Amino acid sequence: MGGVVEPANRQGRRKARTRAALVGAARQLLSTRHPAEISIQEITDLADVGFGSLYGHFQSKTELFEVAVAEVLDEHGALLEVALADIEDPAEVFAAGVRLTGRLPRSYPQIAEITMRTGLDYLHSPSGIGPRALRDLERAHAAGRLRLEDPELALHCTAGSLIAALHLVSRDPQQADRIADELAVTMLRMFGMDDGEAREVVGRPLPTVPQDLPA
Amino acid sequence: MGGVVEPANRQGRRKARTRAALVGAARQLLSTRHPAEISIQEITDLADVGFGSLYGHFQSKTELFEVAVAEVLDEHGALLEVALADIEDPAEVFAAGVRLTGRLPRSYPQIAEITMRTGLDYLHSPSGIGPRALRDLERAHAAGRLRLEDPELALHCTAGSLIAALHLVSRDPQQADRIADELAVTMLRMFGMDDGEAREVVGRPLPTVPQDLPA
DNA sequence: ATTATCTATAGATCTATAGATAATGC
DNA sequence: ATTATCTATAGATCTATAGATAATGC
Repeated sequence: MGGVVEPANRQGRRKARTRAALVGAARQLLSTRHPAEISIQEITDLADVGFGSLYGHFQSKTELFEVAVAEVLDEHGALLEVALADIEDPAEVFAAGVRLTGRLPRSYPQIAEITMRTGLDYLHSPSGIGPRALRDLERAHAAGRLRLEDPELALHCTAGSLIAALHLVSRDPQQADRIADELAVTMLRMFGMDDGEAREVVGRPLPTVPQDLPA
Repeated sequence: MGGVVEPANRQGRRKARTRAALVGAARQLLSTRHPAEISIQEITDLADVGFGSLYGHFQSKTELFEVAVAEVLDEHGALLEVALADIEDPAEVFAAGVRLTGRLPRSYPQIAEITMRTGLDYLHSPSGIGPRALRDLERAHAAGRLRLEDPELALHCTAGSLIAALHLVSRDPQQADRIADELAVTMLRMFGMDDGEAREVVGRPLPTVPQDLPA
């Protein structure tokens, strides 16, 4: 996978540090603004590197932004991957994914903001949350737990509701848990589960997301 | 309401034409790009007016964009207002609103594109679709037709699913009817209606949207 | 005379690159 | 000697405005 190889010599490590600073700055800026509103000068200032350094690592500003977004989406995916690994009921896997993602504005605000801004555009990108959400839905359907007439539409409804709910949680982070759980119930109902059973599934204990990101 | 007064003299009519050309051009450009990616030059070229004319009507590019978006959202609202006026079952009103909005990429592609891009940001603006969607949901709830635990969350789920589904329809306009109707069923289930009844409601005849926009 | 629009431009950006500088590799 | 980074800048934008032009109002 995207195995990050520790560079052998000091030059290589320095280069890696500069690159990481650029990507980090890009992430920070992307969490509050649209790419077109962000100048290279701002990025390199925030990263505390010379203006020209960007071009030693990326062909253009756009390329840097793509790398930054891909990194965020990968992290989001990795978080869920780790947290949901031990859940057996596939409907619960789906619900817990929703519950954890709804809590993202508190646990990882930057990831939440960027997911809110770019999630729909990257729905079908392999690094996005789309493929894994679709997989979870299909498993739950195969197990007879959820209804799934049109997987593509189901994916869009899931992502859309989730992203819109993130906006809500972002404006009122104190309610994150309640909103995220109510969202999960709503989404289980959306896929044919009755309210009582949905509440039972969402009432189950929720694994915590790792404090430090799996590298 | 926003009654457009026909200017009395020729000067006034000319001014109104220029303004309309600017707003029209802004709308056209906003339907494919982010505001920050659009220059004044592009707008005035497309509107076929002199560069400086923009400042005779708006204080800034931003102000023009706000007017353009507000206009689009108003039109979207007016379309639904007219089309849904005669439906009595409040659950059907909600469902028909979803079905018609899902068909927008074919009936009014520009409105659809701009709603997709800005809908979430204007959820609470009085000109947006938010207030009317919320009102429909609350009526359906009051009539005992739909479940509604958290109106704010319900609104976000509705808007999010709808906007995401518009992306899907946009990429495959031929399937507009099918996707829009399946979306409506999905959303009725989301608010507690069982699948059978939801399909009955969505199976009812759908009023058509006006060909020419109500001014 | 007044008003709307147009053309031209000042001044402030912004991107991408060229060449200088500093540090490491071997 | 090689590599990474930095500084400085060319050239292409972009916004907002000032002043000129054209048309209407009265």
